Amino acid sequence: MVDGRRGRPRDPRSHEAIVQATCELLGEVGYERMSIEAVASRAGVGKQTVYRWWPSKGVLVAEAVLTGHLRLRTAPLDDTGDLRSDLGVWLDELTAALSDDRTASLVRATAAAAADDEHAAAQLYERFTGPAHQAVVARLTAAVAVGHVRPDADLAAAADALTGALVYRVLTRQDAVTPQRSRGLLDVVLSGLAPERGV
Amino acid sequence: MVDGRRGRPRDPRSHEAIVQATCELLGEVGYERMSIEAVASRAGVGKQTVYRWWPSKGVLVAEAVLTGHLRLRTAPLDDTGDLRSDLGVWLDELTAALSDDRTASLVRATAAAAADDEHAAAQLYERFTGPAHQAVVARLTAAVAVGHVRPDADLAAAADALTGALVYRVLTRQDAVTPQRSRGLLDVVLSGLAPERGV
Amino acid sequence: MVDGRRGRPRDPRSHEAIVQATCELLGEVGYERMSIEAVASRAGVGKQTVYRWWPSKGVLVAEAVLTGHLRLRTAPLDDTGDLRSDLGVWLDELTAALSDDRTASLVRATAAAAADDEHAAAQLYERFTGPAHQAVVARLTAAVAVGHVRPDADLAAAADALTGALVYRVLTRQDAVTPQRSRGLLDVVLSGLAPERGV
Amino acid sequence: MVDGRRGRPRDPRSHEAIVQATCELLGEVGYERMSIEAVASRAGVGKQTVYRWWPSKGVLVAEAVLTGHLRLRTAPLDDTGDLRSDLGVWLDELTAALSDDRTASLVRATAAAAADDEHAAAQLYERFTGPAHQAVVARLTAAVAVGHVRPDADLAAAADALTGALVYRVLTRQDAVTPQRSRGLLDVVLSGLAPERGV
DNA sequence: TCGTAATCGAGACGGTACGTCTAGTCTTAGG
DNA sequence: CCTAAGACTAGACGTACCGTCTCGATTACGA
Repeated sequence: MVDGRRGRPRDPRSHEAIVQATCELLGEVGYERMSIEAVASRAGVGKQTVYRWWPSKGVLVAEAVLTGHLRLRTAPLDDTGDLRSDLGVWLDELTAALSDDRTASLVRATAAAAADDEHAAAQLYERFTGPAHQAVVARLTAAVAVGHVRPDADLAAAADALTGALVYRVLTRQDAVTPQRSRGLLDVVLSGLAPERGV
Repeated sequence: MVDGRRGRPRDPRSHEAIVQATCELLGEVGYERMSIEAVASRAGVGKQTVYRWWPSKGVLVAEAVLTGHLRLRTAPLDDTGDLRSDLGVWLDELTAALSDDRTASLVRATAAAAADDEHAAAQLYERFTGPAHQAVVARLTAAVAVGHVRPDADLAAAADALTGALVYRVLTRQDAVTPQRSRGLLDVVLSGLAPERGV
Repeated sequence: MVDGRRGRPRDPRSHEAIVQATCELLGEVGYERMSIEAVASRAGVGKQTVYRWWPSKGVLVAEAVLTGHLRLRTAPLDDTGDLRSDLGVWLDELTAALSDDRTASLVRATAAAAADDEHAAAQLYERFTGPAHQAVVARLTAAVAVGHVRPDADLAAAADALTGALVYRVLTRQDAVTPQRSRGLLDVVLSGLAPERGV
Repeated sequence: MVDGRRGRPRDPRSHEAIVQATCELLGEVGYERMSIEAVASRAGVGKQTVYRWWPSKGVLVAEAVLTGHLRLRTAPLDDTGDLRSDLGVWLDELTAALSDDRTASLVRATAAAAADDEHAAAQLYERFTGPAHQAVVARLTAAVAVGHVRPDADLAAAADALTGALVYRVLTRQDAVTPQRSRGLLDVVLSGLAPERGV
């Protein structure tokens, strides 16, 4: 009799409208000034429907931003055999995304959500930071195997350096990272990872 | 007649009490849940006294945290002639500071303030991010002059990589950076900056 | 095929459970704080089942209270030939009922329902106030016929005075009517109705 | 230093606007459908300003209605020496007031408030019911002294009968009391109070 | 030794948003 | 067609803070 599936099923249109409205408002007014009431109102939804499915503003923001609206690569990097080129493609993608004001604003909002709420921070890690970091480390590990990277290097530290440098500038609201700066960064890190030449 | 100095002068004890209360509350409840009312109440001060001297919560937090309570080095790095050692000292200091939960919490609060408010972001840059970045770049520039760093390297990118990697982990609430990780990071970056060996 | 009796017939147990739960909750929290949700929940019934059979909270309360749970006489009064005794019995019954806290609470709830909703007020009149008033007037009319009440008296006014005086005290939350007060009331009204003696 | 008078003093205009808005809304939508939000909005006042000074809706309504907007006599009745005339004047006043739809609506609202909240009921008693009852009893007591009322009559019961009968009709939403009915009521009660004639 | 002026703590003001509760409707699966 | 369950939009609840605005009470300086 009781099968766990009684009652009206949730409406997926409401869910989608809430996520959409959240991203719009984050882009318009930022994390701090975004209110759940405004989200509900813009989504054409009762407030309770927001609270029914998301426990807090931080988690809503993390999920909304990371599900489909912050298009940053978390998939494995290409492996063409040319490490510099593969990382360059990945870095250019990231640089381009962060150069967009809207995207930068969403990233700042996610950081604010993570600073505010550790459940949001956990979401951020599981859905974005972790996979992205893992993808870079995986590509570097493959490069070690074919001798393009020295085996004693701390690959995780290198991955942190690449992503951290970019995100850091967004959070401190410096000018966007230019392609030159991006190249310089890649150059420093790749040189640091290179096997001893000529010895 | 009007000399700008008439009337009761401000009470420095109030100013100090407000800064103190702000830091305490940030540590206890975080940026988002810290309220001006709570600050005023704990400082034993009227709300107006807060608003008289700080235009917004973000700026108050930025100033309170950066003035005297977040003890991160912005002064020039030592130059003993040994670049790896000098940067190691600086990095260890930073790592140690960020390993402290209270300090990490204040850093997250500052990031949230910067994400929230561009005046706070500007304060953050002028008082902390900028000077620290500049100090590292200065030390690297000196190293270029004596041939310890190759002249074509992007020193600013290297500085971003060092600080960004550390801050990034704090913001995403990963485990604190270990000394090993810190060494690995320094190794990657310094190797990347080293002049061509053996050619 | 269409015979007006298709589908599952209504479950009388649900109806009774709703009425029961309504009266319990009225006694516990009063009219204002009683919610349809709480009624449905306590009755083990879906909300829709309440709304299907009662158009509003006021009407539900009026029906629940007046059907079987507020045991006040609306039937004709006894006519033993002794008017004072017959009215005394009726008045004592009423006084006793209103002395009970639970019953007083239900009466107040009914008044609140009537103040709130004119459909509830109509129910109250049709089911309780009207019949009770009519029963008293009928007994007085019989008394006029046998010369125990002067023919020019306003019998309806007398009936209003008797019931109104009692209900008034319940609504204003005065101390319950004592038997003495009840006797005093009956005495005043009956004296006022008595035919001229001795003239 | 602390003298209980620190801080900004309350604004009497807000108080008055709230009382005014409460009475208007009660007349328009009734007690149940009147919301504090609507009161605050119509009064041009923050919600907190309502909650700062009134603990609940019931008490607000009781105070608003009884302070200046329900103009029912609580002052002593005239004593011209003619009891029937004096009570007649008082009863006519009351009848006239209750014949007005707006006033009847306010009375029903007050009853609902009293049913809902015992603090409101206490206010109702202290400010209106009690004094009015007392005024009638006082006039009757004076009449006893001059032999116009028999000394053994229960004067409080008589006062209850007079006011109760009228209020009862308002609460049960019967037709307004007509002057004839009012006269009939007065006649029954006064006859009941009259000293024995002719014996 | 007075004003005049700016400060202080306190706290009320008009508001916005919070997170919860309920209203009344609708949609499912199942007697 | 009825039932229990429970999601839906809507909106009020009472609380917490926002940033502004009086208050009375302190301090200073210049007249």
